[in-house]
Amino acid sequence: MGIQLPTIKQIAKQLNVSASAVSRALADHPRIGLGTKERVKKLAEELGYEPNAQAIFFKQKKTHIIGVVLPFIREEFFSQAISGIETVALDHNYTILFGQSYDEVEKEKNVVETMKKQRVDGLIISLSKNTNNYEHLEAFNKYKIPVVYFDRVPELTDTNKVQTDLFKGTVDIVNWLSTNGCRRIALINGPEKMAASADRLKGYMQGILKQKRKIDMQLVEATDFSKERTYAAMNSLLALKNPPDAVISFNDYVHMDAVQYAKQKKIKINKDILFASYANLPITDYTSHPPRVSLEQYPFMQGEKAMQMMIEILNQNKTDNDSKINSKNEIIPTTVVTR
Amino acid sequence: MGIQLPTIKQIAKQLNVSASAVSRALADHPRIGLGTKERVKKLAEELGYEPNAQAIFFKQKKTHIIGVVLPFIREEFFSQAISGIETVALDHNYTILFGQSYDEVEKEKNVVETMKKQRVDGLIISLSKNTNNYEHLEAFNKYKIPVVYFDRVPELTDTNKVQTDLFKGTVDIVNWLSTNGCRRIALINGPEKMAASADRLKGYMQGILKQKRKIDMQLVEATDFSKERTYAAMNSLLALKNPPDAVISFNDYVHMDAVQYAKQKKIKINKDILFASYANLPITDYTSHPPRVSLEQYPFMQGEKAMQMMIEILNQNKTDNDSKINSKNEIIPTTVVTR
DNA sequence: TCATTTTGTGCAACCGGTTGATCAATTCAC
DNA sequence: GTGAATTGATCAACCGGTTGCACAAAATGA
Repeated sequence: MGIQLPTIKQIAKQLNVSASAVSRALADHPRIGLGTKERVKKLAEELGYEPNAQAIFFKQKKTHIIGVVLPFIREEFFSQAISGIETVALDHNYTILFGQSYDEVEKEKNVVETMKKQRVDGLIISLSKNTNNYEHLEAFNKYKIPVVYFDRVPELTDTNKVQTDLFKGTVDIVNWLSTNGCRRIALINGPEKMAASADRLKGYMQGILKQKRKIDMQLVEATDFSKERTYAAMNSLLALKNPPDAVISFNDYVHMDAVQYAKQKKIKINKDILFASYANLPITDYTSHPPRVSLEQYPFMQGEKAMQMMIEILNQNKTDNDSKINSKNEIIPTTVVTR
Repeated sequence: MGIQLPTIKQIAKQLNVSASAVSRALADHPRIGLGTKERVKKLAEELGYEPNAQAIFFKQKKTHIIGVVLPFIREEFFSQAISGIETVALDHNYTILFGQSYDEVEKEKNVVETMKKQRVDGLIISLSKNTNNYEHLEAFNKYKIPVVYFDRVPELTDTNKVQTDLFKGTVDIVNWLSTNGCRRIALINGPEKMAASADRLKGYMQGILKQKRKIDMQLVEATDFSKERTYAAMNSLLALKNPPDAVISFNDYVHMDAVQYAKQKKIKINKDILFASYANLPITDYTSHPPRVSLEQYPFMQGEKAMQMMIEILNQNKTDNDSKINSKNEIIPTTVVTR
């Protein structure tokens, strides 16, 4: 009761050998006698000895811990992503230190700071919607702690990123909607500052132009992801003299609110107006009005790729000694899914 | 580029003082001269010095890391819970090491093992649906690493638990359904092994008896949470000579599948059959058929309470030296929510 | 003026493992 | 039988802080 976890020294004392002999015996060092090895291993087994990861990593100046920072774990997109990260991490003996930014820059800074204090070996982060200053993250570069961004990536070129091809994906959505008869396609975009919003907008405009149609900025609204702002956006769109016959929402959560508002206004969902969205989350299967078109963004895969990229960088840093700045960029193709 | 994070020794060398002087200066030790303190603090600021948490905790034999193991982070119940845990943890300078069991005992064992190797200060866990042997967790007792269970708790008495009053909650649901005219109330329960299932069943039976009605075990089905098993359960219920006029599902996810199946069978949801469920997850607001009655289980609060309990235990262990086994049990009242 | 206290700082051990250097004992080669 | 190689194990330093103890210098008291 209340014993401390067994240490190498305890084993050493009990067997009257040195701590280093025990350490080497457990590592099957060739210069340790067979008898000693056996006795050490037997006792280690009996005591349930497990190496103190903290001590090893402390000495090696490695923690084998990767910090993961997300805006909201409750969004299925991010819970899928962290599952992908976790899966790959476990395969490589890394563990996940978890933190949320709740889409607030201040909280993001705090949690990132805490992780730096904990000396994580690397950081995987999806930015808060308001993050447009990256100082708190560039501090990591200085100390050669790799940072991998995924999905919500910064507008920097010399960083590691995993993202989906939102530009092409949005063009595809617009194409599909056009092919299916839509002539007034609206977009409820995210906050302007976000790169993800810019990509969507570019794709949207490109898609419209491809259809040899004019861009009408009245059809482009923005939301801060709050239900109120999304409602307001829908309200503006429905109030137009020439209202849209299709609405593309920033993601499935915005979509749900948009639909909820439209429903209140007696709009027939996916009849009067076709609804499109991003992410294609499994939960939408259970919702009253899943989007007619959704852009699958493979969040689990994004998580996997981000962690794989992290492992590569860490291994590379171990061998190479050159402090060349990493800038890997993995772009995952998207898929248009219809219902 | 590629500098290591500043250490106390670097500061000491640059100022020609000893490391201990620097350490004490930063801690405002009274025996350090004012001039020295100033110079040390100034340089520390300039270099952006941050104490190496790993080193401190290593020396103190504390990591200030709490392991959190959940079945599925993608379930909103658990993502809310971990947010509650995180909130309290941050307030007390603890960080969260994250792991999922995916409802598999083997994965649970692995992740728990990894956390032991990482020397977490404590473990907060919601058990996998199949965990009925607690050896891998009792190992923590031996080393006085506190374990707090929440929601899915084990059938042990001498452990720390945070749970909701499922027994009373279920009685309340049955009462509400009876008051609203239901005479044939069915229950789609979870796996038998789970304590949470047993509590629901007891509450269900108590509720029925209270109504001076007989218990019909044909109305009690079980699911392993897979869509297939839930479909099968609904199928059995609907095939009864005397089918139910109310169905209580184990949780909102089971509910969604149950409703989906009933819909296929042309049942009018919440008309022909009233549907009740547990958890009252926000996402149900967007689903086609939210449960008519839901038992709010306050997952965020459960997370908070679990972490608070953890902090208390850790503080208590610090002062008290007696190795008395903790067994705190916090039962959170539930609320019946109707739509 | 000398003994005593106070003040400011350094030394060294420690946490739990790892690892290069070292060393004694044994085996081997010739 | 002597020198060299091999074997088996120990020693000591290290990672980055913290902390009890020692110690010198300065301040205080009688």
